[in-house]
Amino acid sequence: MGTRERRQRQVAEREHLFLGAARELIRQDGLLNLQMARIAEKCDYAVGTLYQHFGSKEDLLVALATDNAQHRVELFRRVDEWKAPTRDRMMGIAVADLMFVQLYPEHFRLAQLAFTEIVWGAASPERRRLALESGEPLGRICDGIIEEAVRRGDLKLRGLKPTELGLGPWAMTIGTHSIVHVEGILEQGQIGDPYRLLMRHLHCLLNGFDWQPLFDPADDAAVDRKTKQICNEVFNDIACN
Amino acid sequence: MGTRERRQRQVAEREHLFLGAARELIRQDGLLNLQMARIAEKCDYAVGTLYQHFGSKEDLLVALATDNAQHRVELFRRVDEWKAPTRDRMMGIAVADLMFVQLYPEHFRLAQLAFTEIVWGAASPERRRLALESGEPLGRICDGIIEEAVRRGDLKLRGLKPTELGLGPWAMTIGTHSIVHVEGILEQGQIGDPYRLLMRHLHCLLNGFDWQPLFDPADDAAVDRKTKQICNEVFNDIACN
DNA sequence: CTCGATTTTTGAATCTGGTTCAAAATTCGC
DNA sequence: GCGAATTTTGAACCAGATTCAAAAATCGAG
Repeated sequence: MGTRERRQRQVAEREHLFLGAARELIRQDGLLNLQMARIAEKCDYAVGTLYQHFGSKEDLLVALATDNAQHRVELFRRVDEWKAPTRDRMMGIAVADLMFVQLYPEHFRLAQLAFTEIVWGAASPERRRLALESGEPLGRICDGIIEEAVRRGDLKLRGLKPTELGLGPWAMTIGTHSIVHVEGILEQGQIGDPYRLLMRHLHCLLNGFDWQPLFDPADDAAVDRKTKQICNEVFNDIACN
Repeated sequence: MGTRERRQRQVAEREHLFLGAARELIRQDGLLNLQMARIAEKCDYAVGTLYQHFGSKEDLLVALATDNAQHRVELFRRVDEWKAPTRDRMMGIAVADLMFVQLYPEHFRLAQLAFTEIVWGAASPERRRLALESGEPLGRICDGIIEEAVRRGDLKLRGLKPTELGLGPWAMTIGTHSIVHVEGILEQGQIGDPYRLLMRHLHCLLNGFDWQPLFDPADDAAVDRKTKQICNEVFNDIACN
């Protein structure tokens, strides 16, 4: 029975339509002014139909964050396919993340909200499951790089699981995003480009892991060169920073 | 004219009362169910009076987060006064942070929400200024430790400002909190105690900074011993983890 | 101490925007 | 082509934040 399938596809399409409209409205009027009625209106559907797809506004927000995150997975995959020394590939993951933030400037703010107790807790369990699931490939890719590094003798786990080691760079990256995105925090200390700084700190951390080949993080030019190189070799079709 | 001053004090007292009630209600019913009317009721004041103090619910949330943060400053100060090698003192900052999370488990969730575009943006500029200001002493303390480390020859800045170097550990700590506090994320990867892991990664990072004396992060027992030691010497009156 | 002016408090009324659900429209199988 | 089942609709509902005119308290001069 093809009817069922067509229906399925229609529903998926409409969900996409709604999410797109929501994204647009956020870009236009800010997260603050996002209204369910507006989303429905923009798509020429009744609010009731919108609620057929998303159990609540919170549900929609989590769905939107999840949808955005798909694009990040794509970027990570590119790094995964990149033939390069394992340490470069790990830095590549960080560059991919930066790329993503640049490409989707609204994402982090949205994600920050979506993972808030209030929103996360009010979304449907199914939606939460999907959101968590959408992040899984990222973890797998990172683990893969770490495992390869161990295999090649570039890195020693020294009692950690790959995921546990990966938590370090991951936390540092997320933390930097958090700091950057709180309006006004960076203005007070006179800090240069925070993401350039992140790259340097990541190099320090990887050195601390004794991830070969070691790299001089104080050589700003070299750090920049490495970042550029990754941009060129992995993301040459996308505007590079 | 003492009248003005008394009034001033009364207002401050009442503000404290309101914040206390809010905190209590959050503990009781969760952030999700916090209602302005309930806060006022609990204090035997009219809602209008509550709005005399806080321009909006968002304003109150930021105020509450700011108020909580005061306690963190206290913990950091203790570390600042602790006579110990600079590297130990830097780790002490991280331990203080952990202590704080343990002491005020609700704080991070609240702060996460408060720094969200929606809440942060809707709070009054004055309130935001106060919030930012309340974090300043933390930065100063960290900078101080880093500067002392440089003076003593334990650490080389290599072109960074103290604040910039401090951003690394800071980001890693915040990032770890973020990851820990998203319900369900840690369950999927089988990760051990994430905060123990944080300590280890911080040791790695400080090693990467070449902060003397270097420390073997793979020696779990030594890491734990160091953490315990800090707890004992700095926070011996508070329950230690 | 008294009285009018000023400030503060009050809480019912208002307003906003998310959510529901009975009726209308559409689709489906026969 | 027809009645049953499904989907869509949007006006009504509702929760809860916010307002503001009236009431109460405080103040300060005479």
